[in-house]
Amino acid sequence: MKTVTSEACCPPAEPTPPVPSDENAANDQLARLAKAIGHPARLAIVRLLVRSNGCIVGDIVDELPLAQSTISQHLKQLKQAGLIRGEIDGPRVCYCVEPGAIALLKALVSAL
Amino acid sequence: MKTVTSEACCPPAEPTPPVPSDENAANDQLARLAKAIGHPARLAIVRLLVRSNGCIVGDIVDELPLAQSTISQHLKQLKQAGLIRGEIDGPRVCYCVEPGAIALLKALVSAL
DNA sequence: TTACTTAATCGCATATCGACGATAGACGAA
DNA sequence: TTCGTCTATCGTCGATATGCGATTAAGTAA
Repeated sequence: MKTVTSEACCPPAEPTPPVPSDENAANDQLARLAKAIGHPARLAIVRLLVRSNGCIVGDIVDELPLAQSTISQHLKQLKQAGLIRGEIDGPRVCYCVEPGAIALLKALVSAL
Repeated sequence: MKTVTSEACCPPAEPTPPVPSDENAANDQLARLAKAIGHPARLAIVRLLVRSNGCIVGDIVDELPLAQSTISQHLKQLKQAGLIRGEIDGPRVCYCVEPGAIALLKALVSAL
């Protein structure tokens, strides 16, 4: 676990979660986020990133029983959903959670 | 909206949510629930059921721009995930949310 | 430049999803 | 019984998801 401390990447985080007022918009938003965490491997990745507060990368490959390419795919999906962010750090890439997105997810689920 | 009041079906709800202690188990649980609500139509159904506190059925078909068979499929998925319950009420079927499952979902997401 | 490392991407195969129309099964009413 | 209503299921289709190995692209180091 070459846990990278938050100095490396993981900027001060985005402003805040813009909770949608329209119900349809909320459904789309929540469905998008829920779908992203709708897989055990992706949840494991999110937890790893949250736990190490900062970023990891090849470490995830060591932690999970999945091929590197498969994990890269899951990271891509999480990134597309806006749940995580990736920054190039030399030869490797540094991922971290998007706190605003997590907060939005929690808010949307709580409002169910 | 032939909103059926809770007398019709929707029993006093299950005991309570058994939050899993094992992280892998929690991931599987949450992934299962998140996947179930990972579609706007299913979220809309859940909201309808929550709002009418009780059950509906053909009403959902009237509310959503989807074919009856498609909605039946979504209901099946929600039921398999344990988020809703369906009881036969004469010629029609009465669906309602499983409060425990919703509570579990909220607890699991909050713990992220 | 030539390696070596790291991560993303490219096929490829299989499985599941999402939607629909059509059909079947169960029930109440006539 | 016969009809109409309501819901589930079937069969089909295209799209997407999931997993893998192999390859590519980018960067570092020798």
